[in-house]
Amino acid sequence: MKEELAKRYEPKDFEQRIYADWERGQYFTPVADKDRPKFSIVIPPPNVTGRLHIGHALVNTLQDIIVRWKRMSGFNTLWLPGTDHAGIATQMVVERDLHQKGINRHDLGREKFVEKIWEWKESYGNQIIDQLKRLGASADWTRLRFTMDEGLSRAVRKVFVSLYNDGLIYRGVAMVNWCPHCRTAISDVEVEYRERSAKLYYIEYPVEGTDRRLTVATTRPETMLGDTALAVHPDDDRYKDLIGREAIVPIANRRVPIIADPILVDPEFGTGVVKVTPSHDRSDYEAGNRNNLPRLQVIDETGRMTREAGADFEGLDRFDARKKVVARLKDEGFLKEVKDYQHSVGVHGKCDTDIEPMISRQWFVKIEPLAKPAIDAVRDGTIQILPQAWESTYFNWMENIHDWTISRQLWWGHRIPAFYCANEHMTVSEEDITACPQCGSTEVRQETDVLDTWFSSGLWPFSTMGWPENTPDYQTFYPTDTLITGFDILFFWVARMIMFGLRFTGKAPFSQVFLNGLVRDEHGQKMSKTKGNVIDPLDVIEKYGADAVRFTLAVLTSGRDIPLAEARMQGYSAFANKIWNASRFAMMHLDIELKNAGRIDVDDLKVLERWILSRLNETTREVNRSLATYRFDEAANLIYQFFWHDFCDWYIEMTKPVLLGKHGSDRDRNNARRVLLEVLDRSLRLLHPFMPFITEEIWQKLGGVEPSVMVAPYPVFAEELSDADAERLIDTMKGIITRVRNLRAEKGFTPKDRFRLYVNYEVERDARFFSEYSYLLTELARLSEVHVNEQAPAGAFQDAVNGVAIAVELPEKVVTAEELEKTRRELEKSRKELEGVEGRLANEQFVNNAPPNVVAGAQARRAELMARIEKLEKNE
RNA sequence: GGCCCUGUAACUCAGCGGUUAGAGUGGCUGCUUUACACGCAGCAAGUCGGGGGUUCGAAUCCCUCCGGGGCCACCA
Repeated sequence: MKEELAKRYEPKDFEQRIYADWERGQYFTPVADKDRPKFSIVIPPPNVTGRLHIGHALVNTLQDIIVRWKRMSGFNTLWLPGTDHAGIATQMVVERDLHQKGINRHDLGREKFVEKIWEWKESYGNQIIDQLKRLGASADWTRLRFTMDEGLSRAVRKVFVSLYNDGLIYRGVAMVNWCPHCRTAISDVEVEYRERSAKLYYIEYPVEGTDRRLTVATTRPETMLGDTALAVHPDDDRYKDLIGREAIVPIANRRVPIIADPILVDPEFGTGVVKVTPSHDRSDYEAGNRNNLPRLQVIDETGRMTREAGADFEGLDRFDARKKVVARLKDEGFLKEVKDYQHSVGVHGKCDTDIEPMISRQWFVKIEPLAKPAIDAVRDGTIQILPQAWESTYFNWMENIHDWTISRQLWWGHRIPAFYCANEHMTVSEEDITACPQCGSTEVRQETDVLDTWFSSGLWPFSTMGWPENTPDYQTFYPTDTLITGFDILFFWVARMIMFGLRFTGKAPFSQVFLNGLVRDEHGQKMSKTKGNVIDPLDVIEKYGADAVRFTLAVLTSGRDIPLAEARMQGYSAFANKIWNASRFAMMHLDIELKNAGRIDVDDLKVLERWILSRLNETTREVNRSLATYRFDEAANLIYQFFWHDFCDWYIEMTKPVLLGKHGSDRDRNNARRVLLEVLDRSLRLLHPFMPFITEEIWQKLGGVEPSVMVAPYPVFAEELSDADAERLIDTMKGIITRVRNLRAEKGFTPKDRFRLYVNYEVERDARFFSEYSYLLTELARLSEVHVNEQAPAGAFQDAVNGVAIAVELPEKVVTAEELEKTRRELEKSRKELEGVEGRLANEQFVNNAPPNVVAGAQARRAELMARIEKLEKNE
């Protein structure tokens, strides 16, 4: 051995050092090699303003597991990292920063402000990258991208201009979701709906020329100042006669028509009369268009009342205006009733401000022509979404998709490449222009709006590879293979990448999408600062090590939400500790290095060695299978189970006598050492994608050929290592040992009491096995003697394990009623089961219809049960 | 209103048509066993939400009821 492992497992002592080694070794950077198949994946770019939270930790752990697995499996692997400029979020952060220095972004002006953001990005923007490194992410940092890099910005312009020229981007006036706090339009998906308790106000509108009053219910009384009609259903007998008359808007004292609109009004709902405010409500806007109603804007882009709202309200915040309107209505006798009301309110997901529907001039993507091919790609299997249940969500959304509002009234982002001249001619161009191509005017100004952040992230899989240039990276690594991301950005990001990828590269940007769940607390609650149940990945990495954190996240990922508890990480750091100590033990007894260990000759090995290799081989096969289907939980559990229980609890204990020279020949001892090394080596490689640090720290000391375990080959199933016979024999031996152990506890004996064991096996070969390994039975079951195929003395306790008859000669002892009861129940259980199995076998339908292996299984089980019952009965 | 997920041991979850329903954590009883007390050995614990159906066979498929959760949708 090169060197010994430290006595204690202290992840802090080596994790960062090892990461630095990997970076120095440039193992994350794929080398151009046309002969090897490639595997590529792009990171869901975190916001530059981001600080690693548990969701990042999850999605990047999962990616890293797949990436390390593929890399070790021989693929030319690229994991391309980067960050997103995150328009609003970043602008807000820097604005807040400036605010503390008493500066307003308007004081600086656009250019200076954007400069400030770039400065901010240079100093703080890589924070999250460093944090991803702590987690062990093996992304190729030499290819780090940013959505506002020059190349990516060129891609944005190219796409914009192309869509514009194809008529798929247009500019127009429409009602959009407006955030009065951020003072920008946002798209439909950025609006989140929150259930809220509110009031429903019943307002009376006098009808001109009559003494009738129409009652209208609304949650937003302040908008009544902008009413330009009342509407009823044309077939509603209650109001039929009023259609065509005029009503008076209280407070404003304005006359508005009473119109009939069958689309807007549901006569069954509320009073059957609706106030129409075309400027401040989506459906009213449409009703206004249908009925040629005038628009009256009473709320401005900052959420304050306009002059149109009247002198009493002008300048008031919309919520203050609401109170004042209600008070006035009450005073003037127009407020009939106020009821508690539960409804959902649209808010801006980024800042939680109530959305104000607002008519404005914006840029839109005509989405249907893009959505169609994107639907087909998933439908025909070109792209597979996993877990599959998400496909219907995807279809549902894509089939009902609305045009995408892409312009934002922000300063930070990709400025829309449209130019206006003094004569208001508009030119959309990839290159900046200095003169108007239509009139030659040199007074040219660029559109002030920027693009939705998701517009540029929608190009991520190919813009990061150099598109629109046909770069070597683009040729080699595009399209990517898989995408791993949270389901929460299925619409924001995944759908748009599919649409853009198909349109601009002619290829699906990835063939598989794995959507991971949300990390929640141990009781399934969302993590939030107010609930105080947030787990900070950096904290827990500090406490338990990155390996334990990663393993925990992997083991909890079964495709659904992830209920995370710190206790779990504690548990898996215990696993890391176990690995550490088992390795330490192994290394104390190893005298060879991997690189000159030579091949193992399985035929030269005894059953015990063949058994552990067979178990490991089986585990290897299953781990590879599970990873191929993104079953991180299965894969992680398989390795855990094998390493801890098969390898540590059984194999190491069983090999100790030989290893310590207490049993067997030198040759046996050398074989044991060789196998110990082999199992450790393969286990570490198998485990590496999950726990990269500890596996590296240990594996390096095994003296392998490769400089790092991360570039060593990933274990694959090898036919010659499988040995069903060895598995059966050792299983039986384990069963016998366990039976003796629980007999000891069951009958109230102490570990010091030693028994004589009689094992009767009918097959000669198996009898030889038990004779050969009787020393192990003795050792692990704490026996005094083992007799194989000898008559057990009368009075010995009899049982059968896997069909092998055993008898244990227990020392004289008073047997309690409780102990007898236990034995009786054991027998009863077997009898009952036998009854079931026999019933099944007696059923012709079962024998005829069930697959042969199931029937054979039942028969074998019957034999086993019968043997067991026969023996157990003798104890009565 | 539409769509989707979900109810399995005290807790959190696997298992999703085939024998005896598993894991981690927790609980209980022993153990300083020469790598590890972040350990070892053993034990207890489940009418697989209720009901009905399909099947030789159902935790697993279908129906229904009850209970959780999510997404989408302009109900004033």
